[in-house]
Amino acid sequence: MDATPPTLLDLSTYLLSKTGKTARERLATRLAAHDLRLWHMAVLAALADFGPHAQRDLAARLGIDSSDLVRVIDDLAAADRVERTRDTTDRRRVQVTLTPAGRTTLADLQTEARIVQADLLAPLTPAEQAQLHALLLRVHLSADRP
Amino acid sequence: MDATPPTLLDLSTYLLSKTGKTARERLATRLAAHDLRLWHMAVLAALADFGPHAQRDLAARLGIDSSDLVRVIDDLAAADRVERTRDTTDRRRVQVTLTPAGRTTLADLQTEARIVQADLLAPLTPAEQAQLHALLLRVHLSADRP
DNA sequence: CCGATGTCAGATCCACTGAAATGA
DNA sequence: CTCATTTCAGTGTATCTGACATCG
Repeated sequence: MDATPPTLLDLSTYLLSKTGKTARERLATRLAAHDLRLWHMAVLAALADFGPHAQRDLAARLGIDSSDLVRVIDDLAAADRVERTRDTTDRRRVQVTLTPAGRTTLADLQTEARIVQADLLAPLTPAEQAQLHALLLRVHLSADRP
Repeated sequence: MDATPPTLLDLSTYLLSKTGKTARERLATRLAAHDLRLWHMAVLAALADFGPHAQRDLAARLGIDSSDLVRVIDDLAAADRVERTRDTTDRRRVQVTLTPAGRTTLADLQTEARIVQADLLAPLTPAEQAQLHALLLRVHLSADRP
């Protein structure tokens, strides 16, 4: 009595949406143990990969509303994971920089993410997992720039 | 300045979550043109695939909260896409049945879903799309029963 | 026990404020 | 140089969704 309707299982759209939601929820649960949410991790990752950003640029990169980003950064700054500094040449801007503690936190979160991933993708062989990743990556890159 | 952090792109968890969200949003937009949302489609599909359900069983099958299902069925019943009838043997139960109009609607929604899917998966060859579908299906089936 | 109503928390979106830069 | 306009961080809020709690 609990099987999913085949009509839906036939749709890749449905499977993507559903497994995506599962992945999201499981990761969010893990991050909650660190008192963080998905956006916190995304911000830390962006700063680690691309260096300090003005808040506006960070919001544009991550596709988050800048008013919401303010609150995410409030949290991270309160825990000394990022640092806010006024831009000296344009005093409207605030540079956001990753702290060493933030870098450590990010590494922990990545470990959590890999645990979730290993668990979720357990039914696939490593080769299949890599295949899935490659396919998803291509879909993502094309969907992000239509 | 708008590239996604590689730290995130390395995580299948992230790609699943992100592309899943994209798929969901695009389909939801399409369904909104019919004044319907994703749960409406899921309910129609379940009724088409498995026949009439009591509301409680339908909620269990779809993994939706029964209080939310009530309102979804309210909408569908108001548009004559499903019909509510009291169970004669257990008068607490309400049987929900698909109407011919509901079946037609479902077919329309499936068409919409395939359009979204063709668009989203356009960067992949048909063989790759089938591969992605098969992999996602296995992940979904295992994730649904942990 | 089952369907139905009400409510609450989280996320996203949108409008706005005040300070600071830009340019006519 | 002045004033209007634009840009930026930050605040407040409306809306929508999903989870829960309770009622009949």
